[in-house]
Amino acid sequence: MEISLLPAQSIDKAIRSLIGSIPELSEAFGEVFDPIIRSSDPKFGDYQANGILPLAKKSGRNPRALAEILVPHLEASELIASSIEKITIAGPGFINFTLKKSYMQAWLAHFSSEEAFKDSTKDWLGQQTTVIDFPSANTAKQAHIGHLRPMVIGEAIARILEFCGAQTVRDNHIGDWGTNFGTLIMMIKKEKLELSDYRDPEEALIELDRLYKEGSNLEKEDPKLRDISRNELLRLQQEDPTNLALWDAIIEISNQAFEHLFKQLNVRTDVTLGESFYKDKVDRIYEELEATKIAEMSEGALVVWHDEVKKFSRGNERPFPFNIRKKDGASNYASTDLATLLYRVEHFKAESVIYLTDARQKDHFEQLFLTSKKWFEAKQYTLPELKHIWWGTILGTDNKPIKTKSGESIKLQSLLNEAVDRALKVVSEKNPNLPKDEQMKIAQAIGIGALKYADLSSNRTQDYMFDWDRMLSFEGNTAPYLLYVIARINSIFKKAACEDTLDNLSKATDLETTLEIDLARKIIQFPLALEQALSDLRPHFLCTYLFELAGTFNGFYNKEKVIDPDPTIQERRLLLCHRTQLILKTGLGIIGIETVQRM
RNA sequence: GCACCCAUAGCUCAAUUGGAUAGAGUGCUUGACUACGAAUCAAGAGGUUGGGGGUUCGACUCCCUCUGGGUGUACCA
Repeated sequence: MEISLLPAQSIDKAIRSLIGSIPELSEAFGEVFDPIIRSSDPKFGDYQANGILPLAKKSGRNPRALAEILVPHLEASELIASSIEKITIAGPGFINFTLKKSYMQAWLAHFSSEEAFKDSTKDWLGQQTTVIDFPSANTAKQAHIGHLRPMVIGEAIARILEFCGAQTVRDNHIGDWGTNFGTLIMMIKKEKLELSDYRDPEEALIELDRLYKEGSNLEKEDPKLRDISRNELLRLQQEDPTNLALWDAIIEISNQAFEHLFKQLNVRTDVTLGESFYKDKVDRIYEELEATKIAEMSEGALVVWHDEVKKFSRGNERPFPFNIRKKDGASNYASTDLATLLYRVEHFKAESVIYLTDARQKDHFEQLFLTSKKWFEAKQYTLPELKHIWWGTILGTDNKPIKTKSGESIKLQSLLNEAVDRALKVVSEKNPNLPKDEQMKIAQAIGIGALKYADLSSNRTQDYMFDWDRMLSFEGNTAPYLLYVIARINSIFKKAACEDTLDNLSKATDLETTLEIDLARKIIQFPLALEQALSDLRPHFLCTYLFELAGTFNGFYNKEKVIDPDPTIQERRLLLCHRTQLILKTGLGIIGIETVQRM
């Protein structure tokens, strides 16, 4: 029996193939019929075909009559005979499919490891080279809560793409060439500081934070200082050795501090190519865009107009061009982004580039993509697929962007510390007998996992409310709820003393009880959830699914005893336990959340 | 002014991209531990999907309009 990762796809293929080969069906359904196979409410079956209804409308025929032509052929066909138990027509013209229990059993037996899933999913994106631009940390500043989403969402999306076969380059496009460096260098010289005096990059970064804040205030009071800062920036850009060394030290400090956060949040980047990397690559952009007449001068700046898009049109009351070179001749965000895209295409051979930022930068990326399209067409470069993945704001329980009580942004490190502290409190309460170091390890996994899961489990394009009590309450759609199921299943394995035989559960008999079948059904839907999460790069589809799987499992667990005197019953239930755990571990792994053996 | 995003149960969120009776969690009411981990499960109440119109066999989803929030509007990134 051939087992398909996506049985829905097999049904789809079978219908198309029958329509192509049987004249009666070709005539009734035509060439371009899409069956629209979806998973269905369990009370109807496992899958449903919705495609009859739109076709009936288009061709002016009775949908049920159309279904009645198709269904007998499907029933007689060998194509899905091994997988489908029952096909029924219902409602206005839906066709419902119910999987055979033996097929579910075979599916469960076949997909027995993460590798087994990957064998199928790795073909979904076929090795496509994808550059993921995240988390684009800013330099010389302590990370705050605003850096949480790019790290968490970025890591999850990178992993989803990788699981589905993409060749990714995770590129941390840091902002390391901005005007703030002038102020910082001015202040460092003014206070005669030695950056190497700070052993700990965290401590040094706090100092840089202070310097910048104080420096900006001083500049406001004393315009002469502002001129000094400007001059320092100019000298930096002219590669003055002293300033370049200071700049290097600052970058090193902030990169180290970020690395420390990445480690705690289990975030990985492959390359860190900031704006400074492109400083000698922007001239080519100006030249090419001017030569192709895509860019033109406006008010002293070099800009690209996109008059075909209303909001960017120069006819507006407030014109909004894409400014790629400032009137003082300096590069900006737009120029480096254009140079970066070209580098990604020429150097990394990117077939797809994904940018992750918050929603406020939507206009920028729309302009960047419009400009790139015109430019690449004119130069006959191959334009990769470009996507801007954006998200909403983190709100406090007062429904406003989250802040500390004094109105400052919350430091990311203190957020992580609080997550672990809160988790540790619960862990030590529930497991007073565990060694302290293990309690700490578990608390880290739970605390960080809860924080990440809270961010990933709601639709990224929405704002979400940050609520400690909710994310760590260990109830509802939270990481601890999912982690608990994994730990609980481990306890069953231990009690059944079956760790050695888990790889070979061949005595398992066909599923019998409703709760067993419900659970198996849910397990088989895993690839659908993954497919959905991939199609829109929205991790919450996967989270919702994992939560439902955990709930279905808990329902089964509370009613059906796994450990049973009859070895065939015990094996088939152990099989369900094992696959549930496998998918929870795999699924959480795909969104970047660490799991624990016990908790 | 122009553009984009959002509004779903008291609260926090879903809804398979237009499908069957809009679902979860939380909170509230009630029940299940001599039990493979109760950090769990089962049951009940709770809705004019912001208002109004339209398209469709079918609309939370698409179109128009109004109300109320948020964001962006060239030389910050």
